[in-house]
Amino acid sequence: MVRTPCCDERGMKKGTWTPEEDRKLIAYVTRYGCWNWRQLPKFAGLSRCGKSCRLRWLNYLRPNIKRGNYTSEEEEIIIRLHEKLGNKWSAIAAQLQGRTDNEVKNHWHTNLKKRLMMNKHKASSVSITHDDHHEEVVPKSSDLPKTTAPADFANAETTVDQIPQIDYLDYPELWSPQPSSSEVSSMTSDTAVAITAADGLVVEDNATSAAMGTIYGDFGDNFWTEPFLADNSYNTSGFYTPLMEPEFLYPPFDGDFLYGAT
DNA sequence: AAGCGTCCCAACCGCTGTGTT
DNA sequence: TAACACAGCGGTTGGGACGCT
Repeated sequence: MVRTPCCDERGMKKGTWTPEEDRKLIAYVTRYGCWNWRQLPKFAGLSRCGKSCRLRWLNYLRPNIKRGNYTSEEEEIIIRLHEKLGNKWSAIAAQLQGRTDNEVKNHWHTNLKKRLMMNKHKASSVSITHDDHHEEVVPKSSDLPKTTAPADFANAETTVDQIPQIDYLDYPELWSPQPSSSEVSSMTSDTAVAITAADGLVVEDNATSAAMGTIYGDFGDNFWTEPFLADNSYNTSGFYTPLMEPEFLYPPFDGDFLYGAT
């Protein structure tokens, strides 16, 4: 979706990722890890910049990504942490199992912010007192979230102050063990990663499942149930370049593996 | 059914932080 | 210590999806 596919001045592809690109990226990262995002696309056969690859992997392709509706518990955590931390989306996302900073940020801007502002507006309409001269933009009712909002939040007259005052920062034991995106990145680059479906890959619906199946089909039905290994038997010395690996010299997927062939 | 407006979210951009030389 | 390279983060964009008229 989103941006029209195009190329930058160096011929790097931009815009929506294709299933084929996803397969190449998954295949490479699962086998070799993220030893260098800048160099990775060259070896993985992708005409993408490293940044784009990193973003795609962290926000969409890596295991344990949780997609779909947010639970009220997750939203409470986001709201509370945002009150405490501000727009530290990566820090907030680190406390939510399977959620990415980008996703949390999007959810905040599209749902939670409006909801909080509306609740604030309701509260202030009882006694309208502004303690400063800042213009507060109150969303029109048509701008408010529609039926996608979880029922408990949509129906409840909940305000920020009514949310249970649990300070998650003060209770690390309440935090989920899910590593942050940066932690995952370093994991995949530095250590052997063994991730199984039992670790919490969540596919929320059939459509998502089908899409994942399209992407991962080439890896066999047991891709997510077999141990997920970033084979680092080559990089125990701390650095490994896959230049000499036959499957990355010869296309494992199709004839245009080498992006020069496009 | 068609046109229009709004929403959602994947992806890009630019800046900052960190590590290395 | 400066310069450079790379990773990570947060703000923003833009186009498909969806709802309304």
